[in-house]
Amino acid sequence: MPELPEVETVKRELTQAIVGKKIDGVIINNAKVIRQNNPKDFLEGLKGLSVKGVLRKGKLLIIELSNGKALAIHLKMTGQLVYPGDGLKSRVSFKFSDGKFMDFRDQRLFGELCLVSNWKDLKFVKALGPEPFDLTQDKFRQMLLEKNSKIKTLLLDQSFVSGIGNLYAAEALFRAKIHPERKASSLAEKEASALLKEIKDTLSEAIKYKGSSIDQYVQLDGQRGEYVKFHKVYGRQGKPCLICKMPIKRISLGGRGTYFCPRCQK
DNA sequence: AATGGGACCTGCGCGC
DNA sequence: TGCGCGCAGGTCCCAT
Repeated sequence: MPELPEVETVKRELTQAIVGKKIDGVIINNAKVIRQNNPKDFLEGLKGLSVKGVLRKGKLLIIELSNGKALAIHLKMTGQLVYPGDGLKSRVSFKFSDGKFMDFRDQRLFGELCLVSNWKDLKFVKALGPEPFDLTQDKFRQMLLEKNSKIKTLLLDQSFVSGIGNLYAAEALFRAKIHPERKASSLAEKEASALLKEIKDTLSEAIKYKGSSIDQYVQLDGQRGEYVKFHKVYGRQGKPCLICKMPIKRISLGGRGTYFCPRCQK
């Protein structure tokens, strides 16, 4: 579910909400989401610590703790963080010393919580490619030239660029007028530039509107993200292209639903 | 190296 | 009304 804009939204709100607070206790309702050898170590390891800061790396949230360790949270498809929560219908709840709860909810149980000594050592973090906002047009163009995979599949590869997911890949490609099945290395310089620009613009706009709530994702306070209103292709199969009226097509690429306009995207 | 499939899970909407 | 199927914003792992 959540891609860069959604995770960034939660990160910003979380920073306001919990930095400086002390964790008094952890309620584990479903230990499956805790990727620790022993869930008890997770519980004991967090008790009494306070929150120093909140970071985002790609789609991963990192909550820095007062003893130098960190709580890494990946929301995967249906994870949610809600604050203040109620300690109910959550997989895991964190109780702060002021009595408020932060709830981790996750319908599908793909989400992962992990207490680590050094988040930079996580294999997942080490494998992440650059953040889209850190890329220059020249660098992006060079990266594309080295790849023969389909551009849409490549954008979803977190070791290539981090933070883009299925929804924003579709939106950015539409805006750049590039067909999702094009080989990355075949993009002309102008197309590569347009694509990077549209990636950055789409992500920025989505952050501005606090993300896209298709189904599960919500902001920290439980409200939905409003960017759905601005989607041009994602989930719109059969509906007219907003530019040329041609029905939006849905194909499967790498097992993911892929939406595009067969006329506008070359 | 790229691509395709399945796995991990739950729950929704659709057609019959 | 009920059932089976396909689908879902992510990632990992295996086979070809």
